[in-house]
Amino acid sequence: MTSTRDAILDGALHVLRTQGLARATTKEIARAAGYSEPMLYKLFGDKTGLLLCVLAERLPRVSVVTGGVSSLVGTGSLAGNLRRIVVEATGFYRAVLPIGMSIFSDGDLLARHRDAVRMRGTGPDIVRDGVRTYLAAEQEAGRIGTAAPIDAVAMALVGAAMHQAFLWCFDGDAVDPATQDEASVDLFAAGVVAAVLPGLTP
Amino acid sequence: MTSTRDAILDGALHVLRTQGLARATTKEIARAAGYSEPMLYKLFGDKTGLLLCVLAERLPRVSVVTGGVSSLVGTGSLAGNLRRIVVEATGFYRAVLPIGMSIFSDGDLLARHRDAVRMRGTGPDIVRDGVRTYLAAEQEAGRIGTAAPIDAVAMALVGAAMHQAFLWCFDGDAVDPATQDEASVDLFAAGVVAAVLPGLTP
DNA sequence: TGTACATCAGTGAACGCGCGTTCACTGATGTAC
DNA sequence: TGTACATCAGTGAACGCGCGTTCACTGATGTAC
Repeated sequence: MTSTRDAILDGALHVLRTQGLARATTKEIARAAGYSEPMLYKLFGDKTGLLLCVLAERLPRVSVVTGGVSSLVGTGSLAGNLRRIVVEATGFYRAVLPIGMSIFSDGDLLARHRDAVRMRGTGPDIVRDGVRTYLAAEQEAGRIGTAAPIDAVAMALVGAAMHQAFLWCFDGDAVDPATQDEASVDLFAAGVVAAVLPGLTP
Repeated sequence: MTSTRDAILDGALHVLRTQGLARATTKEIARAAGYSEPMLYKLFGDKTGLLLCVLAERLPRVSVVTGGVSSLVGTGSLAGNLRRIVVEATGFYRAVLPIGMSIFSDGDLLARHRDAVRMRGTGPDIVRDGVRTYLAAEQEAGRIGTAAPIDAVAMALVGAAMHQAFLWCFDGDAVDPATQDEASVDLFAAGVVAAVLPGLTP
């Protein structure tokens, strides 16, 4: 028993995923949601309001940030944990970039989204911040050298993940993010971690 | 004596930069170029054709790739060269991302751009490939260990540069890429290079 | 040399379409007395 | 209990606007004889 509001948000997300922002018309969204266009305006005011709600409530969250991070500290191997983090970040960006990037085509939408995101106290840098927090905790625990360039390592790991996801998005091929060749992601993550690991040893 | 064609491409680029793809209408582009709308159609067929030409002929190129790379091999310090490469890549992405990302809002435009780019034998991975080529040459020259994870290091450097540029783009503030605080870019590059350098020592 | 025509850069004004948005409405369900 | 009214989820059909595109044209310059 999903609410009308949920059905519309889901429909909008589906259209954004399958057709892109440029083809995400109110008509198309209403059709995908199974409701009439006026319903969108009753619930969200205008089209921008609806899109902002989709961005705020339907974009995936990355678990590196939503909490799973602190439970990793001190357990398993450092390299293994970092690999897992990179794999998750890569999947996250693969899912988020197609929609996230398209809002850069509309200056107003981007500005309002940025304001909304800031009001919530989040933003695109929370991924890097989450990784950095993890690295700092491992440093505290003695598994990372005290002089290690933690900030830059977090940036390198997250940046590599995002860049790889970007390259896959560009290649398109309607690749289902969930089905994305898992072994190749693991291999990629292992390589990136190996690149920064020597700089972390205590 | 710029040609009409050049004036239109320049006008389109200007509108894309200042208004974004969503507001880049034929009317606006013609106005910015100083010609009438029918002129766009005489020279480029349709709007998509014009946009593809802008993407192909007006997007900045990154010197890491266009050649400057081989001249660095064996000269200066490895760390210094890598810092310069990261600085350049960051500036490149800062200039290219706002337009590059917005084409993800239009599936057709993205697909046609991807095809065009492939036909030319290039693509977004040439940045990473350029850096990798440089690293391989330095490895050949003995300044990088034979077991160093060169591919992953290239990915980390380029990824970090792109991610930093992305964060700046998201923050908007109408920051002029050229004026972007130069010292902060240098600091950023130095950090990222320091993160991967230990893994490169012979 | 003049004249008749061809070519070509460039445009004003209109076209139809599809977009975001709104109006005026329906029918079902609750509520007061 | 019945009746009169209020509320509310939801919609069909229309609105005006601005978009991409095209038509029919102008005026300047080249070219043939």
